[in-house]
Amino acid sequence: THQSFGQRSPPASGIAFPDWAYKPESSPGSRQIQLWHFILELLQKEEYNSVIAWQGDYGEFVIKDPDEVARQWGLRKCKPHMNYDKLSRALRYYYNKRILHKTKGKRFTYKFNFSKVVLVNYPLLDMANSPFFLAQNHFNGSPCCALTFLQENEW
DNA sequence: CTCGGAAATT
DNA sequence: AATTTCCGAG
Repeated sequence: THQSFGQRSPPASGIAFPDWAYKPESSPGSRQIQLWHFILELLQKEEYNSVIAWQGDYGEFVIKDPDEVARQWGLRKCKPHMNYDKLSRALRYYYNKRILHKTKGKRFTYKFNFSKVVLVNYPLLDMANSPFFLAQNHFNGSPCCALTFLQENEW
């Protein structure tokens, strides 16, 4: 199966997302970047290591500076009043979608369900043991990879 | 802080 | 549909 990759990839991240990873034009959901796209994007950037970073188990990350992550998210979505309270509510909506879950007992710590993630270039790859290699090694600079979470009616 | 309902927004 | 906003409960 071939995927078409839009030219509206996230800025400077080197990550390309397939067209369908974005929502259609105006109505449902808007085509703006999804929060989890954004989180992965920040996790990619060395310069944000003191703000958000992979830590602990595979797929687990810690938001070291909640206010800054919220500020950046607000900047991206043009929501100047964004804060961690609201951003975290959005993250909690991912629990039922199986995109994320909370690492209980660890403050500001969440974990991606990489079993649900798909690396578009390597659709058959078992993500169980490769989320990191994907996130930390293959993305650096080269716009060769795309990933998304398996949704109900996709694939 | 974390969770999840409810209503509003885009 | 995916948040954003607001908020009471644990």
